[in-house]
Amino acid sequence: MLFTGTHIHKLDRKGRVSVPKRFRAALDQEEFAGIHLYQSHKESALEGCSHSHMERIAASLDELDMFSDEADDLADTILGSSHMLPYDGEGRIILPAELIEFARIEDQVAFVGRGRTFRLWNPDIFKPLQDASRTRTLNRGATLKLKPMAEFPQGARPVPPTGEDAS
Amino acid sequence: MLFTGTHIHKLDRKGRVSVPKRFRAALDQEEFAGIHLYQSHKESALEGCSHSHMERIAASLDELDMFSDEADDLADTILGSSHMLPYDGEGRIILPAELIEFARIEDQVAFVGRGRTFRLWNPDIFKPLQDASRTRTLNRGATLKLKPMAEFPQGARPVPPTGEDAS
DNA sequence: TCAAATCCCATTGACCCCCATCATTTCCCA
DNA sequence: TGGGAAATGATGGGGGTCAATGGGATTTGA
Repeated sequence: MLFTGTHIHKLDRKGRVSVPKRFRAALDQEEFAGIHLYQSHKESALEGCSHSHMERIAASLDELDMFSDEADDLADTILGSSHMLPYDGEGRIILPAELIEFARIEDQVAFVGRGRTFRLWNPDIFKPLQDASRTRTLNRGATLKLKPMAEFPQGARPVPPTGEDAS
Repeated sequence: MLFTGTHIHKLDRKGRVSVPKRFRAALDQEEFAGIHLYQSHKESALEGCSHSHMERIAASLDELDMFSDEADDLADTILGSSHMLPYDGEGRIILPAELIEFARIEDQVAFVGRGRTFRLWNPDIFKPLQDASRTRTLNRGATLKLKPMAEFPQGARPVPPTGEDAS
């Protein structure tokens, strides 16, 4: 499962938007046919992820001190405010008004891949921020320490399906 | 998987360009039949890599703190701006207009091998830069410390294919 | 009973598949 | 070693298909 690229789709007058085919393909082994969205706490954007990733977040929160303020806050912000949005027959979701308003989305939605997760933006807001990101990365001389290549054999499936598919 | 050499191909009027046979051969065990391209931070060029290399980048980012600013910038710059481009039946890709414009590509594309990755250039821009690079290397008297030969047995295949092709 | 959500179908345009041609390299044999 | 034939890779272009979109009809739930 890997989300990459920026895909701009139209928000129609019924509040629907198509989830990019590539993103749907990355999720086709999920038990829930749809996505989760919640408000980003850093940006004027929406955080998107799969159902199983949501469970991963919940499990991570479990490990924080049960009564810590931090865990409370994170639980409220992420789990409490997340929306579970199923596809319609054409692979679209309905963007709740609350989220449209929060992200200041108008008639277009940018789906931006971030690897295991993705974000939804008003494209007009995202574009300048992305340019700024690029500039900072360049100035910082940022490099990414890559994990050892041995863990990424060509053609390997990250999560082999249960049992079928004996090719 | 190793990308070497410079291969110049034509960009046709439909925005397609053939990926060099040698590069495709280096990728023939990938689960995704195509390449990823994103804008270089430093040069007027496009960075190219395999799908598994992209997975490797995502996994490496995943390990950085979920909310770190640096990880955010890198995700926007690399994952968010990358294009996943499948081959057509003839081993060509469609170069998105955005990338053609960024790299100032006209009617020709130079594929330049860089080992695990490669770059795409407008040949007219790349040539003088390559000459300058060669000159700097000579003047500097640069040397490269090689890894022990024992790690690279002759004739070994990095990942032996399943079973066919007993030539 | 009304509003909202879901289903269904029509339209359109970009992309992908297919085939035909051309150039180059490789191979074979004189 | 040279020439010609065959194979392979690169290029050009037409048309069918499918993803994205729009809107009506039906169902669901408050």
